Amino acid sequence: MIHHQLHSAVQSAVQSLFSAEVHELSIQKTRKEFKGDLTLVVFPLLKVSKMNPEQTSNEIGKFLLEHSILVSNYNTVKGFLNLTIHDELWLTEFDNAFNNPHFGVQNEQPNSPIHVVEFSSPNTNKPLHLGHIRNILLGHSVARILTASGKRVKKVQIINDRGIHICKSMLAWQEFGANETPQSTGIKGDHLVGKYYVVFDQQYKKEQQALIAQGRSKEQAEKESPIFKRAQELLIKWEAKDKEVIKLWQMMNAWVYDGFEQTYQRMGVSFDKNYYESDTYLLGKEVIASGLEKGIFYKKKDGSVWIDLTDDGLDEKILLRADGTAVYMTQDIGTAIQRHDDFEFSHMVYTVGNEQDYHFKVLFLILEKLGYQWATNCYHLSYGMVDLPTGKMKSREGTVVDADELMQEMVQTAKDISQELGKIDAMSEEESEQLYETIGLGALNYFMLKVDPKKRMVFNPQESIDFNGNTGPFIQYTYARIQ
RNA sequence: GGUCGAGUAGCUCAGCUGGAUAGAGCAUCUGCCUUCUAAGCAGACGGUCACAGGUUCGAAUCCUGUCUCGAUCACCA
Repeated sequence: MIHHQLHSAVQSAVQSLFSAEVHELSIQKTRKEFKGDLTLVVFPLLKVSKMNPEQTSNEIGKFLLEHSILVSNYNTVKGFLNLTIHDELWLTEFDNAFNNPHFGVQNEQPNSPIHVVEFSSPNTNKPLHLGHIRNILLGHSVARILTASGKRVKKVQIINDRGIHICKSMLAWQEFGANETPQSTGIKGDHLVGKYYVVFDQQYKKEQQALIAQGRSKEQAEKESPIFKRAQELLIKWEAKDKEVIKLWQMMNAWVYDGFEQTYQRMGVSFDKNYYESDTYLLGKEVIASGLEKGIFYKKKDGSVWIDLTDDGLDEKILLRADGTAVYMTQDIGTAIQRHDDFEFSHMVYTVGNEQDYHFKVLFLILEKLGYQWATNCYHLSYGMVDLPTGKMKSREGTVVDADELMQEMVQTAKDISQELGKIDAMSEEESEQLYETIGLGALNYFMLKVDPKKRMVFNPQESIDFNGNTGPFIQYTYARIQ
């Protein structure tokens, strides 16, 4: 507020003194080694003042002191005009802030534009991991920021619930699962399914090695392994909507969703709508057809459909295979359009890792070329991978940091430290458990969010559970002391 | 090779729509617990802002080139 008022005051000062209009002014907090509250950088004004920096600064300072109710004092250091603001004005400012329960935060405004935010978007063959945590926290916080700025926000995820990877888990469960269920084992559903994905991989490797020992090449072995062939057969049956297969698929997916839901709940995250690839993978084909008619796309001799983006500095991109089946891009075009039908959003944010930067560039460009005006308001919230001190996370090497385990570890650490300090002895069991969650997960949230999304970041398990210094718990502690 | 992103203290990172002497935390070192919560506080040490040019009164910030790392350039998603 004061900043704004000063801005206009300086503008009118410049108007009166030099009869010139300026729009852009550089006003910043005065550095602590100088006297004053706010500082005007006068260098950019020299052109209109036609005086040296000191003179310009003094002229404006004098004018403000005489004409503005804001300024109680000023001093000039080189080209910097340091202004002291009347104390009462600061007090009023603080009073207003203090008396406003929603200071800095708006709630959703009834008629504000709708922003769709997509994040998480997991596969259903394994549990969420550290990379998902970064994704979820980024997406969710962007959604909350948009809400706080008065926008209507719809949080969505697209669940990759189909394809060969699901069939692998299904097959391994059929063959080795002995009818295990989350209920019978007490294992969280997503972890149980993930377990069989690993079982599949182990068996697959064993068979490959056996084939290689018989003299096959590595590629041959990959293709000819019996368990892999059976997984492909399962996929074909799924696509043919085989009743038994669909039933198994639905059952195991339900386990996974139940597991995801628990993880989301613990993170404090929810969605307004879930999209499933099993529903959306056929979308987009009609749009391709109409784009083909309009001449935006073209057909190659083999019947595959492409778009030529070389004029935009990109390359050619396939949109439909020769057999007429959809690719990832086709699907995403269709899904985007469906979402616009669902929500009539003005903006859409995709929270997806930076390995897909190119994909989204192309996607938005195609949507634009198809004439969807909202395409220019689509944004790819791209983020860097999370590495471990030992390097990349690799599922094959078992170095993937599991989301549930990590959260539990953070909460446990909060508990250990709290109990060691012995400050919560007076609390009830329930209260203290709640406290550990708040602190442990607060530490995780802050650790992940304090790094620029664009940057790849290193997650050091030891350091991240440090609760001192620039961490979530430190901020919580400070907040608690202020209260 | 083309394209995109990153490179700042020993480590992890801020700062990047150009502004004064580049900031935090961790680590190291020195003090501070019988007194408002020591999960803390005060201080010290620590920099060729990858490199070289350019623009500017002024560059970590903008432009060009070079180097390093990563991603991507699939009829995978």
